[in-house]
Amino acid sequence: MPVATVPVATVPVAPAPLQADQARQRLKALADPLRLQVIEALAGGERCVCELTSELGLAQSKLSFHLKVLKEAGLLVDRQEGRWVYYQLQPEALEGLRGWLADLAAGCTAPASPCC
Amino acid sequence: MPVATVPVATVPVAPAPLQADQARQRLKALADPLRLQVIEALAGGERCVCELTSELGLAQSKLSFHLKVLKEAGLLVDRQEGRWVYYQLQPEALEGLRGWLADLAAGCTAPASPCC
DNA sequence: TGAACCCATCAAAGCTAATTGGTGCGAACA
DNA sequence: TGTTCGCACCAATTAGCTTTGATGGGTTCA
Repeated sequence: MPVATVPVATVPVAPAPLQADQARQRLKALADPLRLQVIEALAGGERCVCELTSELGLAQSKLSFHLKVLKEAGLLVDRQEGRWVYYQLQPEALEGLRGWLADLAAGCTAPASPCC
Repeated sequence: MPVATVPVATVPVAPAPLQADQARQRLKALADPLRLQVIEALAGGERCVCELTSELGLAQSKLSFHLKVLKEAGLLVDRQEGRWVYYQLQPEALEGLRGWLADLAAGCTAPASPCC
């Protein structure tokens, strides 16, 4: 009998206002060259782990580690099908980050206060 | 005689298409808790270093280190005035990141290919 | 000038994150 | 039910980043 994906300790995709700390976790997850490759591969659509492994030429355990980091940051969701596991980018997570960045940029051109 | 800011090895704010590697550098720069505090302080407008030092309660050398990281990522610009140095957020850099994130999210819901 | 001040830089120490090789669990197939 | 396969997880090593304390350059003010 095929089995559904077991929900693990994944941060649910944040509602509208993204916490600074969640934003930071996502930024950190994205800020690794290898993970960025994974993200870019998944930007083209869902992929299974074995596919990613060969596409990126990675050790299985290494890929698994980085997928976990991305998943815990809420950037990815996974889905088990038979003995394969498929990962997919979570567009809402990226959208959350975009909103957070927009807020930062809003008032940053204000002139400096008098200073010391 | 007042002196103008000396241009250092700062990545010029990227034009429209942000390179993956530049994006990564910016993400990494943002992904540190202390640097995020700095960014959030600067989101309110330009500040001088001494102000940031006392506002955030940081050792001067520590702050200086992190400001450099942010500056090299193109997220900040600085400006010298007398013996003070003012830092400011570069909204274009954040905007560049937002665009880069939007591109990622674009086609990520495509179904998985057949797999192994 | 000389003294005081702001800030950048540097080397050493401390800490966190990534890589590697090995192990184990659950699912399918014979 | 035994075997194979895909994947997650773990501990130890390795690599990379941050902190700290000290030093020096450049700028104002007396």
